[in-house]
Amino acid sequence: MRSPEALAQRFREANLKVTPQRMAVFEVLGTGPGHPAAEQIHRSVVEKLPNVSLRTVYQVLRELSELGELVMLDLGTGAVRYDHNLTQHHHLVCDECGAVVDIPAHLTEVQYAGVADLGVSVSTAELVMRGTCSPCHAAGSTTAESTKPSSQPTMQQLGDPHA
Amino acid sequence: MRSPEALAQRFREANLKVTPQRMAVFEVLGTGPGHPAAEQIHRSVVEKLPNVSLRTVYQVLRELSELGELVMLDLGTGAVRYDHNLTQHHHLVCDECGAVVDIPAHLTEVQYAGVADLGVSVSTAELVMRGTCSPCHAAGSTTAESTKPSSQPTMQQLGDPHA
DNA sequence: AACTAATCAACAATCATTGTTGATAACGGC
DNA sequence: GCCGTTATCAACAATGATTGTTGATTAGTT
Repeated sequence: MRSPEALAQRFREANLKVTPQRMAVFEVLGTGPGHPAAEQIHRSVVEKLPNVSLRTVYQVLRELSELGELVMLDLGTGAVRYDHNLTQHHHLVCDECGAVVDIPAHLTEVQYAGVADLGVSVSTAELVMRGTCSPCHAAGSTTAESTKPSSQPTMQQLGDPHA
Repeated sequence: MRSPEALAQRFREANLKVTPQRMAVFEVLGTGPGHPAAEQIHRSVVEKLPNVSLRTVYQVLRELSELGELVMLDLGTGAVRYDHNLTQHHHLVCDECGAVVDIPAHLTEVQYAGVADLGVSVSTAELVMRGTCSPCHAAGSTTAESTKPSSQPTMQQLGDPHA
């Protein structure tokens, strides 16, 4: 993630104006947790700058992704997650709380050279793991409850489960 | 994918009745392409058994997935894809036509033992590749057009692009 | 044959996301 | 500091996939 100032610069270069709303989004992205959905970002933005519409947040996020400063992740969690980690990494989706955890690429080994034989060409490859995140895993191992209660956490209640 | 008869048997064992509608879905799944969305399955089902509602197809697919005979795949293509390939494999999503291609696991190498250090636990790991499928790749290499026209094919028009 | 489950049609609702519109605000080049 | 061009706003509608509902009808299974 680049600094808000760097992003502002990029926007100016792209002939996009640097408005307070956009700056607010830039700042929120830098501080917040790793993979927020648009709703969450909006909630944070409104805290510092009220009256910013959700509509505008969607807009800014889209612009950021078009500039390559952000990656839109659809991991089947119901809403798109915005990933500002620009380094090589993979993801783990927590089955219990829906959190998305970054998995540094160096902890994994992924090769798919043989795939070319199928006649396809691969531009990106991402490893999507499912399991339990660290906090949920810790909680589960001690309390040993939840056999399978969590179906799919909705975006509403998805405000940082571990806080 | 098990045979329609085998699936019927499983349904009976689960105290689920084997209706013509369900059988029709079973049969369609065996014959059709690899990763249909519910709408596509419905279209095929209606061909052999009219008056089957989309509602019912969703229902049957859900039951199949609850029995573990089917995997619901959300690859960010807009709709859930139903995967009846029960062997170890990964997926490639074609950026151009939206097709989902099976990639046999033996063509790849995926390891993530080091991930345990993060305190998380992994139950499944799937490699999601993006690129171009074989037909699109062949077409693209000769005609060399499409710089980036296809934004996101919608389900409606997504009836087997290569037929 | 009877009990129960499944299906139907027809509709409404959900949820994330994008489009629209007309009015207001404000960035940035001069 | 002015002005033209963009951005943003509120408020609303629409999309598209999916699930819920309801009351009536059909049809497996024992």
